[in-house]
Amino acid sequence: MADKVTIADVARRAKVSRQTVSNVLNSPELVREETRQRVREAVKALGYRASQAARQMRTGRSRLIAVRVEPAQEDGINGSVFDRFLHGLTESAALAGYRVLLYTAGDHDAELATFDDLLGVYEPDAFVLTSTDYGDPRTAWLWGQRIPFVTFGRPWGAPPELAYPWVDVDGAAGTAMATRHLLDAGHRHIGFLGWPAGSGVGDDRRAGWARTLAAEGIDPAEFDHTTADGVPEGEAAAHALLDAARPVTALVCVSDSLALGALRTGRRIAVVGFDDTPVARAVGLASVSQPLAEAAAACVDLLARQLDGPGDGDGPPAQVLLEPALVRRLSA
Amino acid sequence: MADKVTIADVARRAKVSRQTVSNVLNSPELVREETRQRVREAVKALGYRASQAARQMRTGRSRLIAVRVEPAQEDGINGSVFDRFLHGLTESAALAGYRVLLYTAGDHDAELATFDDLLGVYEPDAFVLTSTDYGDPRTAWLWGQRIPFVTFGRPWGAPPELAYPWVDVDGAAGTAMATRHLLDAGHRHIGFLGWPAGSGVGDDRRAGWARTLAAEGIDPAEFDHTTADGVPEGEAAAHALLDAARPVTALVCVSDSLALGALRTGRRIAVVGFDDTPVARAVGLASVSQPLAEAAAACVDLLARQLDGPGDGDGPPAQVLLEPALVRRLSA
DNA sequence: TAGTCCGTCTTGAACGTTCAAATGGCGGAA
DNA sequence: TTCCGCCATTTGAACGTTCAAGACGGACTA
Repeated sequence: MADKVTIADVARRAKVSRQTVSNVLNSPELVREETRQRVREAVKALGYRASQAARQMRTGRSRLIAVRVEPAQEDGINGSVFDRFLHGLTESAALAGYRVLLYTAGDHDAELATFDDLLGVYEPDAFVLTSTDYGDPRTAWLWGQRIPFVTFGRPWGAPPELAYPWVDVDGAAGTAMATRHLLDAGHRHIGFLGWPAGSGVGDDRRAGWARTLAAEGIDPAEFDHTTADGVPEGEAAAHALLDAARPVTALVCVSDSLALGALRTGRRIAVVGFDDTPVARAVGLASVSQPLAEAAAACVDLLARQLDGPGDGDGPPAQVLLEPALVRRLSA
Repeated sequence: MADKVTIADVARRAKVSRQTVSNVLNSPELVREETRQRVREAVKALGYRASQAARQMRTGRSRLIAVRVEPAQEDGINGSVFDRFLHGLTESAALAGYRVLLYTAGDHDAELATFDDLLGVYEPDAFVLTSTDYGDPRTAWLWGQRIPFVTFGRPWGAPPELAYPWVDVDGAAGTAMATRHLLDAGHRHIGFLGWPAGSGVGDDRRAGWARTLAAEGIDPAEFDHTTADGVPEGEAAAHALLDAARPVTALVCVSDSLALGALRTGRRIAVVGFDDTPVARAVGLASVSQPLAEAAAACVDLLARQLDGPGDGDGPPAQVLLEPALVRRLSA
C-alpha cells in the first residue's frame, strides 16, 4: 500500500511550490499554461488526490451532505420510494463533488439533537430533509442556524418567511392525470381512497382528483373515502365505495397500499395507485410514478447553487415542482 | 451561530493544557479525577465536540464506513431488504462512533475505481460489501490493499486464503424451516421455485429444502423448478409444477417475487416466500424473514473489532451466520 | 542523602491543505 | 533612467487535533 501522496510530492516532481499545485487544481487561471501542464502530469503520474480532511481544516467545507435514512415503514410498501431517491441523490451528489452521509433519528427532537451533533463533529455542508410535515421544526431550526438545506417535499404550512429551497413532485397533477385517464375510459363514478385530511401530501393528491371531477360537472364529495394507510384498510374502504348507493366503477388511490387493497376485493373496477412501487409493477397495478432520480438531482442542484454559487446565498431560493407520470397497466 | 469551540477554549476554561483535555476525552485514566471533573464540566458548558477533520489529520482515522447503495432492482421487490439493512447499519455504526458514507457504482470495475477514489479523498476506515457473488473481485482488491472490510453475504467460492470476516443469514436453515413446516401440515409433494444453479444464495436456499425432503425419504429432484426471478416467471413455473404428473401441493420459493407469482395462479396451494418483503406482508404471503438489523449490527461489530480492537488485525477474522425466522401467514 | 520511578500535567511539533502576503521579473509610462 | 503595475510563483502561517517528549513534585529505594 503506497504511502499517501501529498501536494508536496507533486510539487517536488513538477518543480514548483505547493501553492502552485493547489492553484492548478483550484484556480487554474492563475497559472501559466506550460506550468499547468507540468503539474497536471505530475498529479496524474503520482495518482495524487487532495485529502478532504486537510482541505476541510482550511476551508471549513466537508463536501458532505447529510441525509436521514427513514426507518422502514410499518407497511413498508413505500420503502422503495426512499430507496430510489437515495440512490439518485448519491449519484447526483458524486457528480457535483459531494458525498452522502447517513444518520438516523427517532423523532423530530432527536433529529435536532443529531443535527447539532453532526455539525459539531463531521460538519456536513448541507442537509436534505425528506417527508416534511405541517409545522416541521427541522426547517426552522436549520434556517435559524443558517445551515444550507433542501427539502424533498413542499413546506406545508410553513410561515412564509421561511423561504427555503425545496423540490417536490406535483401530486395533484398526478391524480388529475389518473382521473382524466379514467374519465376518458368512460368512467363517471370515480372514487378516491385517501388519508385523513391534514397531511400535506394526501390533501394535495386528493385535490387533483377532486378538481378534475368537478371540471366535468361531477360532485366529488360523494365518492371520497378517507382511511389510514394499509392494504386491509384499502380493501375495506373500497368495499364501502362499491356498496354505496351509487357505486364507483373506478378508484384513484393516494398510495399503492390502498390500491392493492382495492384490487384484493376481486371486483371488476379500474384502480390507479400512487408511487409506482415494486408491488404495483408486480401485480399489474397502474400507478402514478414520481421522477425520483430527477428530484434527487434537483435537490443536489439547489444545494450546489447555495454552496458553490457566487455571493453568500444571494438570489431567490429556487423551488422545483416536477411532473409525475401515469404508468398504465392491467388495472387501468 | 456561535463560532467553533476548540479544544483550546475548553483548556482555557478548565485551566489546563490542550493535551490534558484531549486525554480526558481519549485516555481518562491518565488524568487525576479532580481535573477530569473540571474538564468535563468545561466541555459540557461550552458544548465542545472534537472536530473529526482535525482528528483525522493526526490519527488518519475518518470514522467513516463506506457502503454502496444498490441500484433498485428491476423487479424491485427486494429493494426494501437493502433498505432495512442500511437503516440498521447506520444505527449500529452511530452507536460505535462511526457514520455511513454512501457511494454508487455501475459494475465491479467501476466499484474498484470508486474504492480508490474514496480512499484517496475521504479515506473511509472500512467498507461494507453487500450481495457478493462468485469470484467477486472486490474482496480480493480490498484484501490486497489491507483495507478493513466485511461482507454481508458469504464468500461464495472465494479462495480460502481470503479469510475475511463476513456476516450472513443461513438461507438453507430458512428453507429447511419452511419445508419442515409444510411437512408438518401434511404436505408431501413440496416443490421448490429457485434460481438457476450458480448463485451462491440461490443454491444455498435450495439445499435446505432438498435435504429436508430427503430426510423424509422424498426425492426432491422431481419437484425442483428453476427460473429467472420475477412475478410472471413465478406464475409460469408454479403452473408447470402444478400440472406435472405428480403435482405439488405446496411450494417453497427462493424469493417473494416468485412466491407472489405462485399465489397468482389462484390454485389452492401452500406457498412460502423468502425475505419477508412488504409485499408479502401486504398479500398475506408466508415468508422467511432475515434478521437484518442484527446482521447490520454484526457487521459493525466485526469492523469495530478490526478498527478499534487491540493489536493490528490479530485474532482470527470472525464469521457470523444468523438464523432466519419463518413468518406464517394466510398462504401457509 | 542521592537516585529512581511514577503520576500528572505541559510543550513543541506534525498531519496536508489553502489563505494572505511577499518576491521577483518584465513591459510600459513618465 | 526610474518607477509603477502586472503576472507568475513562492513563502509563512494557520486550521484543530494528537503524538512524542519533557518537566515537575513527591514517594519509595538504595
